[in-house]
Amino acid sequence: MTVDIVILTMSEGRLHVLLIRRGEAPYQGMWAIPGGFKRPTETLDEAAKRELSEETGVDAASLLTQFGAYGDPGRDPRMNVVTIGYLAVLRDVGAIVAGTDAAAASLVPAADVLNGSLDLAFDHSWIVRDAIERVRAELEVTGIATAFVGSTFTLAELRAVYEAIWGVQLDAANFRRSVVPEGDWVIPTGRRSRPGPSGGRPAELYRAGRAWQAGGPIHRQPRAGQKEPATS
Amino acid sequence: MTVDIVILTMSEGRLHVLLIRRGEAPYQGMWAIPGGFKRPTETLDEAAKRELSEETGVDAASLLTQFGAYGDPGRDPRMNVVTIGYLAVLRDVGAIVAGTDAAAASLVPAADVLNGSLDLAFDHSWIVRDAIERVRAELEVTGIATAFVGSTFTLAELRAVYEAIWGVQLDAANFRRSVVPEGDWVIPTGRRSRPGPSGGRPAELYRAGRAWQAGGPIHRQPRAGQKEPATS
DNA sequence: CTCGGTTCTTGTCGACAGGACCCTAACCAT
DNA sequence: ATGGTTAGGGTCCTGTCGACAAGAACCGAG
Repeated sequence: MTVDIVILTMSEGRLHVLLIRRGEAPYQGMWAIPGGFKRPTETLDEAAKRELSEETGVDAASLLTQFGAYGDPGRDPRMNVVTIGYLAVLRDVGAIVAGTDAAAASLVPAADVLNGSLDLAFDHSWIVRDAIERVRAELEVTGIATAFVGSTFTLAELRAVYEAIWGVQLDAANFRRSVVPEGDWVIPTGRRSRPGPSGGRPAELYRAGRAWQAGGPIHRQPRAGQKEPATS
Repeated sequence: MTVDIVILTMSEGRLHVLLIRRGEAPYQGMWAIPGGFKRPTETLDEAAKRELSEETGVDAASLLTQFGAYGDPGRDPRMNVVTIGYLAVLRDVGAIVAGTDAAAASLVPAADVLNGSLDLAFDHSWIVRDAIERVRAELEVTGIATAFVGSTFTLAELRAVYEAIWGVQLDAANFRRSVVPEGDWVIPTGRRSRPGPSGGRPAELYRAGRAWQAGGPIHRQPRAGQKEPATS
């Protein structure tokens, strides 16, 4: 009985996953997601939190959600081990320190795992795929997007999270209307951000309301940039 | 490592769950959901299918979906066991035969478990609750409703599934429009049903198209019977 | 055989939400 | 001041969803 944790974060506008390089056999030297054995005295959630902290130095607090179990025979060459997949979303990964079992720990773009150009130890590629699929779905119905950004953020930053994970372009004006008036979804702080190096009007700063909870109606927009008024 | 299976079916217009009465300690004589230990040579899905068949004689075929893992210390008084929860939806449970470990097997209304008037062995009450919550969610996005009805069915029967699980009233006309033209969601057979004892026009018979797969846009209707045109 | 009663099916209408697009507001650099 | 850039607000259109009315197809009773 192990738990494995998929840690997702935004970096340079793209979705990244936190991986460790295995320091022991099997799959020594390969990339894998952090995880380890559950102790009999702890719950699954506690085990996930502890393993994450031990192997990467990251504290995911209350953002760990379970998303699947994996128990195919042969998934671990040593013995038949069932693992529970956990998903964690972080705004700022902070200091990443490789733990005792890991030779290294770093962020890699999620796309590299999704398209198969980087394959992981065990069945971890599958687990990462499932985790990202879960985030995509949860983004539509929960406020998990606020977990990717800082404690205060602009709507442009929040919109970038949706765009990166869904791979679509969202209209800034419509996005605002979808997210702002909807309950206490995001809360304006009254303060304003400093404009970026390219100038522009400063944006209102928001903080997360009832984050990662139910509610929140952001829907995908099919595409931007077409408008066919049939002008023959 | 065990698997536990929540089998849901419709009976007398209400949602029912298949339970067994435990024949052994612990919790001897209490109601529980079927399940058992996974063997090292089989996958989790195979284990769920096998245990279901062994303990109840039910063949759930391909309708088993995993929905959660439970591993709190103390959930089993004998030892620390993690269990994987599976959900199965059946149209007709067919012959229910109590297996070797079970003293009896029968269907009980899901409401009895939900409202706490019947509590189950281990943490099975929680597991059943989670399974039903999963079905409610999956009903909105997958065609799992067709798994509750027979191989051919009328739209009224299918609508009754939604109404029973969500506890709402759906407009028959709008329900039709939501489900019929949507791809090959349900397929008309051309045949018609015999009207019930209370008469009425015979309904078209349908069969499931791409059941329990993605797609399918049924949304909840808040309530029936109000229409406030503000007639002062 | 006609007449209600019941149920299925089609039609219509209004409310609302979502997407596309335009315009103004506020900042910076030159 | 002027242009470039981004934030925020407004408008129009269209598709969807809920409510409801009306027609179609069966039954049983008188």
